[in-house]
Amino acid sequence: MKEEIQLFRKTLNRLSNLSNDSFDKLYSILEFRSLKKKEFLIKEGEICRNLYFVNKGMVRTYLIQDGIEVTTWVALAGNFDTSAHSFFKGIPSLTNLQAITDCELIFISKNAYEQVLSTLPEGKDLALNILQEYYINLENMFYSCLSLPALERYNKLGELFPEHFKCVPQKYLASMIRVKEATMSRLRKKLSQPDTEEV
Amino acid sequence: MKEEIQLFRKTLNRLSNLSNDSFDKLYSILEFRSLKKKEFLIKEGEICRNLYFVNKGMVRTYLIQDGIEVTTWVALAGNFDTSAHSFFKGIPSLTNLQAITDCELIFISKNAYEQVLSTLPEGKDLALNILQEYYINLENMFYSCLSLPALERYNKLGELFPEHFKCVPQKYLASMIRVKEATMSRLRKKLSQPDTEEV
DNA sequence: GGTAAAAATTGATGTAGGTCAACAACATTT
DNA sequence: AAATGTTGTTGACCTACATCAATTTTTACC
Repeated sequence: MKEEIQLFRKTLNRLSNLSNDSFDKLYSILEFRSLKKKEFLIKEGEICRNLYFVNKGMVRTYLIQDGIEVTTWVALAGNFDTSAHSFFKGIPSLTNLQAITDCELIFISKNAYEQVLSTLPEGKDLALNILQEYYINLENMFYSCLSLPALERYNKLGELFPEHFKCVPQKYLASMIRVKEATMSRLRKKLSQPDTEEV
Repeated sequence: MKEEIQLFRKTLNRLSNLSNDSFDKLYSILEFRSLKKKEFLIKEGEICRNLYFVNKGMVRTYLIQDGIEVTTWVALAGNFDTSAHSFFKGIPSLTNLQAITDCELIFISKNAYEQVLSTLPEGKDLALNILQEYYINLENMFYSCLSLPALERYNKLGELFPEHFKCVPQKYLASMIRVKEATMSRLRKKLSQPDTEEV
């Protein structure tokens, strides 16, 4: 198998049992794209017409509220990514998707996606499994940013998304748990210091 | 058609084109349950084995963080409801689902759900559409509670979920936008007063 | 390898919304 | 219709985190 497609195939295997035949069909409609760091996949207001798979690099989702960028997610290599509301409903995206490293993406258009659903026997199961997984991810992000104090949100993020914790730059992690970079830095300092005193 | 099933049928029609034949098959496996106000559908730690439809009343989802109840959603009549992570993955629920009025529920078990997916021709499309809609709802809840100040979160909730705004008690709305009841009351007061002065 | 840009740290100060507590307005039960 | 519980309002005070700004550290680029 072509080398650049192995991660993709592996991910699909995790999500569903795709026959070789089906995979070959799917493969024939895949498209490819590279992004330089800081380039945009989608900007707010545009309609997101593709479902992406991050083959290399990281893509962050953020929106702007009261003039401030709020990062809501970072898609790591080996995961699907899109602006869901925009892709599924064909409405303008509320969010921006931006490469935070150089990236290699695999993607299919909405049309191709619908073709996959209607022609591949495993297509709908695959889509259901992807959606389920992403729904649960979103729940986790949501639940971990509710009413906990900043330090606990920080720890929770580490628990739930250890991979992100390792590779995503601090400033984006900070934004994901809704604290400012300065506060984030203080949290880290507090955690690294061998418990001075707490009165 | 039986009266008690009309809202359910109407909702399914909105989400997918279910043939009469398929609907009859589906109907034959539906189960029914009533809940008194304050009764629980699911408690944290239990495994949620059913997919519910709220036929009458309201069910709220909440979790407890640092000893405080945080309401994350209220399912109004005419909508599906479950503890998604628990139902789909068969793991203990992080959330509690509690009736906030007397309720009438229609539900199917996980087994029945899988039967629907594999036997009804429209089953998977239906499931996909439900999941899509709920994913987008969750995104909306998530995005509207990010970094906006309390007053803007309040307004946003009103925009995005006008039905909820009308029928859900203040204390739950407050919790949904992550403010305390006291603060919520002050927000409402501020909005109702004909702009005294803002310096 | 030197310079510029980006990311992270630290200090001083400010404030939105939390906390606590008392009370008022409704609802529900008997 | 009295009693009890639930929900919403208001006041006085407090604190976790934001803000602003200066500096250091790290990374990226001719």
